[in-house]
Amino acid sequence: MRTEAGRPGRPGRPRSERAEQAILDATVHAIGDCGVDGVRCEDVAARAGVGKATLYRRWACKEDLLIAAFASLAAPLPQPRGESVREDLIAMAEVLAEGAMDPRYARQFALLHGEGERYPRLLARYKEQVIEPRRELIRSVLRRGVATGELRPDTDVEIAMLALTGAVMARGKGDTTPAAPGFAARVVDALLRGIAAR
Amino acid sequence: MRTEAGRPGRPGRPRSERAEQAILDATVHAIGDCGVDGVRCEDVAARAGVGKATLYRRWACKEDLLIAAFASLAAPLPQPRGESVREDLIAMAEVLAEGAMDPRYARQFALLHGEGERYPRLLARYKEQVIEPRRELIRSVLRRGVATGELRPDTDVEIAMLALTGAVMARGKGDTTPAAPGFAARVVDALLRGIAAR
Amino acid sequence: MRTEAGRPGRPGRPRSERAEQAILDATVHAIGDCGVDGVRCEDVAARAGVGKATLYRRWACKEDLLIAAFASLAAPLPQPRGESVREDLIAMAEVLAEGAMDPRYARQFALLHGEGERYPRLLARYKEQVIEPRRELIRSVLRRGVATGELRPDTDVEIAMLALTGAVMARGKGDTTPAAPGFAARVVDALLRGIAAR
Amino acid sequence: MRTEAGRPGRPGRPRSERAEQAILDATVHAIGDCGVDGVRCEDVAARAGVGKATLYRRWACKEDLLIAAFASLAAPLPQPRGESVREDLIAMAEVLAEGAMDPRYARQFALLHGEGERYPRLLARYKEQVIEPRRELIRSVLRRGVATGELRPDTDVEIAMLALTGAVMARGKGDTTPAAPGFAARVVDALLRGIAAR
DNA sequence: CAATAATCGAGACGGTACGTCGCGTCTTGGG
DNA sequence: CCCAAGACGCGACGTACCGTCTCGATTATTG
Repeated sequence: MRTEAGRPGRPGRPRSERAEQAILDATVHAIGDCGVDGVRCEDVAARAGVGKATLYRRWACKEDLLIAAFASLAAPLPQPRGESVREDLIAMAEVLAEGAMDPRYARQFALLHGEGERYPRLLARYKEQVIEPRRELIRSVLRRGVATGELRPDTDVEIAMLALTGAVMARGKGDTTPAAPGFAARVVDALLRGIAAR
Repeated sequence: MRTEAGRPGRPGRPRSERAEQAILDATVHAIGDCGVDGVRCEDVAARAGVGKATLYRRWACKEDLLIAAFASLAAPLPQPRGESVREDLIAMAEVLAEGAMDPRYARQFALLHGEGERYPRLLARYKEQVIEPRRELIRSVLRRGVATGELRPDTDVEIAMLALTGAVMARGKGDTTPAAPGFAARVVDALLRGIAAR
Repeated sequence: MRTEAGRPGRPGRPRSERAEQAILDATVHAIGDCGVDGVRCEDVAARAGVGKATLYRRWACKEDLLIAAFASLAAPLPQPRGESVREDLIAMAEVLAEGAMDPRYARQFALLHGEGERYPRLLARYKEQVIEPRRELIRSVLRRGVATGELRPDTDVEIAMLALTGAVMARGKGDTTPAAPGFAARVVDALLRGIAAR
Repeated sequence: MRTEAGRPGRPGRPRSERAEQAILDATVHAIGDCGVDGVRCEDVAARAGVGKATLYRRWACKEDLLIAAFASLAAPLPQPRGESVREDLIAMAEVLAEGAMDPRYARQFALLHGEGERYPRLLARYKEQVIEPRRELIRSVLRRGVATGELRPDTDVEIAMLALTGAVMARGKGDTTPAAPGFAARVVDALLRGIAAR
């Protein structure tokens, strides 16, 4: 018989999945408490009830640990219901807006915008695995809108996507006040209707 | 003899203006090289040819030094020419887009988005002195557009401002490619016309 | 079928004698290479081609392993031939002198002199099983000399034994040069004749 | 004016002599408490009220620290009074015997005999700075005895020195009982008179 | 012959000390 | 009173070894 995943069972004691998860959880909490690099690996190990070696056996350095911690947060975007482009955009914008206020997710943007050169691989991987999927999902809704005729045929999908996500994420950076109800809808509507007279 | 500012010359050797400027320059370069808190005060002092005490005599901690360094970058926003709302918005968006690509300014956004909890006073001050003036300038142009009838009377100025700045700043975070020419214009136009059919 | 020793065979796989010997050999080599507690159990196990558990199943800790390793070195003292006290003492002194140069045995004295508090049981056992027998053998030769009249009747056996063994072992600690030929004889003769004029 | 030693005063804050001494003291105590390499640098620094960097700024590793700590113990041998070779030898033997019982000095012999390969430079330096001077002092007394006719003209000075020091140091290794009064004298007398009949 | 049980090599586990590095402060001699 | 230089106490970093534990596989005795 094989090990759990059917792979040929390397010799030696297998790595503890409990430890792995405990470390990631402790890291996520620490990020929320102390900020991206206020995290101290010693504390993470201690709070996870784990030796430092167990941590460094899996992730060679702080950066790799942070990559993994963020990856474990993978908040699934809502799947577009597909009835109305407007409604789908609003739903996704709400998720983004909510995430931007959650300190844990707020840290993700910190990564994206701020720690790029300190943790370059973290940035690259985060963009690839988190940012791009979200952007692509929004693009796909926009493209669908063009196809169905809900959106103008000359819509610049990329520009629209940036305006939508940018507006949501730019709001209240550093603010602790939650987004006003209806905020996401107002952004989407402004973008749909345009603001120019006529 | 008086000191530079004409104030009544305290006893003792006056502070060296050379040192002050060298420290700020070194800090700005270090920010560009290593990121907001990849900066190490020891390196800054060494690169400025200055003792650490000379640095800490002026700024009590890293955060204060960073505040001063960013302040010294103060890039003036272009004054709106006032002829066309569209043209004024494009001009300002271009400045924002260019700044977002300059690694030195990019660090400013890092601050805004990422280091808020590590350097709270830096964030607050940066928002107050840099972000808000820019936002207010854009708001004023939008309000003018409503007044002149160039923009719809029911325009949500705040939302429009966020969509504009957000789109420009969200583009290509971490990218090194410069914005395509015409990018700022396309953002402004998308926002003006809206993307909904009809 | 019975196990090797004819005892009533416990259930389960019997312990590998190969492993046991390989561990002891590796330990002795490691002691020679790195010193008494420069030995690292992980290296011993690896060099013996054995898992760490196999080692710790036999010896509960490093100290026990060291005890066993030293015991396996048990170099028998030459039996005194009994013809001449002088010749017997020289023979024994030569063995001591030779042993003092052998790095493996040199480590034994390290134990005696240096690691007593770190490995107290090792020290106690080593003294009991190695040092005392040697000393006692020398004492017995000296006592025989007093009885036969070869040595002065007021000889202080303990003092003479200490002077003899001490001289031999004190020579060239840390030296790599072998004892000059005749060294042991010269020590014994100096002790026999005394150095005072007349 | 110059710094303490008259040397040309390097720039920067001078190293604290207090810290240096506190570290050495803490090390000596730790050696006495825990043994040569039971010493933990972190504890030494803590007990000395000093940061680890301050310790490592002076001594690159544990070994160097131990070298310095032992050097600071430099117990001066009594100067021979020069009246009687026998009395001088006894005086020196008494100092050696006393030192051999002092746990702090006992550690020195541990070094000499046991840790040679783990701390080779420590051993070399210790031999050069502590052992050799002592041996040389004893040799000089012996040579004086030969010259004055107190000792036999064919005395093997080296052998006699080894017998004397070896006997004193071999006694009761690991024992906690103090040397019996008169022990040193008995060793010296045995060596002077010889133990052979006639 | 099957079941049971202790062994094997391998290597992960929780701890703890190591030696390094950066922070913000302090202390020199010399303008 | 300032300057450059650099030592100070502190505390996190990432490494290495201890003695324990957990795998799948092997090798004996026992039912």
